[in-house]
Amino acid sequence: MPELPDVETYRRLVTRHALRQVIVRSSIRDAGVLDRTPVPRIHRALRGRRFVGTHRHGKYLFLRLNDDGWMVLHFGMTGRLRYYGNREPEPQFTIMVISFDNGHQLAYTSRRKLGIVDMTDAPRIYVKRRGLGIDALGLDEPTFMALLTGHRAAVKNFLMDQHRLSGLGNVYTDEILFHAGIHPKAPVDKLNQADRRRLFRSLRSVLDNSIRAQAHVIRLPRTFLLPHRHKGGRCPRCGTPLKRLTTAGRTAYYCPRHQRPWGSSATP
DNA sequence: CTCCATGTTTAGAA
DNA sequence: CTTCTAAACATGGA
Repeated sequence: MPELPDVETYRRLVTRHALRQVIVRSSIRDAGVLDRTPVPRIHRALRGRRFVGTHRHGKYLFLRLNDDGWMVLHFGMTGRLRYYGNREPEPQFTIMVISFDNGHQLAYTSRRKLGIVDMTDAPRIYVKRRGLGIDALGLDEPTFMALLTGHRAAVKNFLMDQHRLSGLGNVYTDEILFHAGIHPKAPVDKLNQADRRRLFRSLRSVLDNSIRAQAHVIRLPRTFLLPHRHKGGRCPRCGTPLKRLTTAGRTAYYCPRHQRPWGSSATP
């Protein structure tokens, strides 16, 4: 489930293992993930070069090549990144494989193929062209407060809008609202100052904790909603059966006891 | 067979 | 302009 914490985990994986090795070969099994860069140009950009740096903006990962070009990866709903040795089998649903001169490979896999592989001259240019908002990690409180002002949308929808705040998706917005004790449909302009501060602190702690857990469900703190976020799941704090609702075409899970509708004295 | 799923884009309505 | 919905993308799992 590639949202910001997952993509940040992939970024760290590449930074730790896949930098500075010469790329001897690249292979694209399904060109459907390509956005605007043709297959031959990707191969040409990669072969004989090395990755020398990484950058992440929202759910987009950028890998810098030693000639200043950048490869762009977006993971869609089912995209993943795996780094493995040449004795290990290629992962299932592999879309692209990059082979290094140390015998290891980096595989981009995707079951549903909704992701993107592309090239860009610079992350800034790419982010601007896509109209992405501020990255949700490392965002400061005044900036967040300023973002909230003047909006009436349901808070969950607002948080998921990549053009405003970049990096949060369906799962992590549920997690953040759960910790903040705010109902997913609460309109942004109906949140009081205390709500907003709790929202900001939850956003920060959820992202920090999730990245620390490498976005791995079983490593998340016990107080997290995520492991219980399914039909029949119960609130990890009070055992109340979780409720579901649909907003912006997505399913939200929430605890009806900790996330009361706005206006009716919420008790987080 | 039907319904659902972590994301994004687009068209259209209110 | 803002907000929200539905549909489309492609595919597997329940």
